[in-house]
Amino acid sequence: MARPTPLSGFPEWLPDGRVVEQHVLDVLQRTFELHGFAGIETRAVEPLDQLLRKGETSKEVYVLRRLQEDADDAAEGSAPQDKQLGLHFDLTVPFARYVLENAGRLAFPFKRYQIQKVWRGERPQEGRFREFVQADVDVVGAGDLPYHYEVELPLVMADALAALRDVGVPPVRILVNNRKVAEGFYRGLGLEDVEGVLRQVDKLDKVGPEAVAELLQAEQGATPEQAKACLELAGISGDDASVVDRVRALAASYGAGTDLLETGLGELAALVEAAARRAPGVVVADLRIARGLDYYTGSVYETVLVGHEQLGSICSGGRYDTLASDGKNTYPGVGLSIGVSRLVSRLLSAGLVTATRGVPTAVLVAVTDEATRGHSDAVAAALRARGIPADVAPTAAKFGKQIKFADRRGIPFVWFPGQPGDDGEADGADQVKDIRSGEQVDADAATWEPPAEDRHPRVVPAG
RNA sequence: GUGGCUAUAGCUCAGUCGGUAGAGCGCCUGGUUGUGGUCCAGGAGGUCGCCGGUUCAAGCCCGGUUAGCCACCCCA
Repeated sequence: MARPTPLSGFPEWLPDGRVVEQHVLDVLQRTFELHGFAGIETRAVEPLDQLLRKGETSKEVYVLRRLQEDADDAAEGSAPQDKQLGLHFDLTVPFARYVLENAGRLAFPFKRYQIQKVWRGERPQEGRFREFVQADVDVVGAGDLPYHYEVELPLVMADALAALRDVGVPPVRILVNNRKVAEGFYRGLGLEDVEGVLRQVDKLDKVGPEAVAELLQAEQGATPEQAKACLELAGISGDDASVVDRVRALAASYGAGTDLLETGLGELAALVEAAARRAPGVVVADLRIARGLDYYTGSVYETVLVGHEQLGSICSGGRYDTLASDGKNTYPGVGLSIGVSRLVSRLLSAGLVTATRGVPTAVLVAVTDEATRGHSDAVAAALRARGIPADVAPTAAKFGKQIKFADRRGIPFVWFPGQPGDDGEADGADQVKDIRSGEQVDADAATWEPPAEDRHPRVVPAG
């Protein structure tokens, strides 16, 4: 078989990269559980009509189809559209379905985390995949959901990302805004197409203020005055409650104050104040954050890695007044999603984080000759019995080659079984060599301990 | 879905005017007689993405195709 080429957009890491990814996943799970979120996993597929609800058509859905389907269809007639299955493109839609399906068995407010692969049929590029891992936390209420959860959720993520700092993950900045502020301000100005204005403002980083001003006038029918006001709002950012005063003053100067704006500003102030206290320097109010998605109704969040802003957001989310609804009951929610694959791919490609080795093995037991392999196996078994990952050399090659075998894999220790003497008795003790220092000492497999930091692969800052 | 760029050894890449395929790193063997890394010597490894065309002759020129990368769109 010819050598296969990699499939673009379906990332696969080498073993040492997987060690890094697994560490990130472990830290996220641990942090989410520390904050009281229950873990769930939903199936990979949802009915296609569920996935294509409201404004989600842009996320290209992979459809699941059986190879035999054509034959079956011929016999039974075409499968109805609503029975078709698609792979989920995020974890929010499946979660909303799960909440409705299990509403009677869940206790609200329900806090859950969910770490799974998702699929999107988009054109891949750096930090952008067709198959990737998301780690979501959400809180969902029945009927209502107190505002303070909009403060707490980003702080959970701040905590999780801070827990990764010591392995070399750069600091993060969580940018927050509030839909009520944007909507209240735009409506106060007389701009009714809030969604359209948000989409134009969202392009600010890419095309610059002049182009956005032109777009607002050309596409949204804004006056030059209104466009200028939108840009001034987008220019406001800061990590304390003074941003709220600046927005209020700006609105007043345009006569654009509304009740909705005031409500949003009150929420934004509460968030910024709490964040300044609980995670100083991480959360920044940024009135430019729009997020094109139409279902957010309160706080919205985006997170950038400091120094890697070009990568885009690695963790986003917001408040939904209607995360799920069965027509009778409404379940509001707030949550965020970390793009684990995007984060890990940057950590690896930029050489920020590395694993001390790609194999779990701490000790390679050398084989003197095939006749005494049993002795080497016994040494490895003794080490494993005490929780020390050990492997036995594949061949009784020259010791130089066996050491090289360990070196190539990053295995820190090579164990040399004692040599049998002429009379068949053991002639000298076993020895263990630290191949990094070259130090070699007598050792007993029943008692020897590697340094704690060598026992398992570790994830450390690179360079 | 739109646009641009690229494709040569395991990896990163050279390859002049169209004239029988190169380097560095890695790998294997030996120097080192059971202890790696440095050094020295030697060696293996190629469908030049694929299909077709032009030509006496194509890695190189032309057409197509596939894949990859980047940007747009959108988003984790």
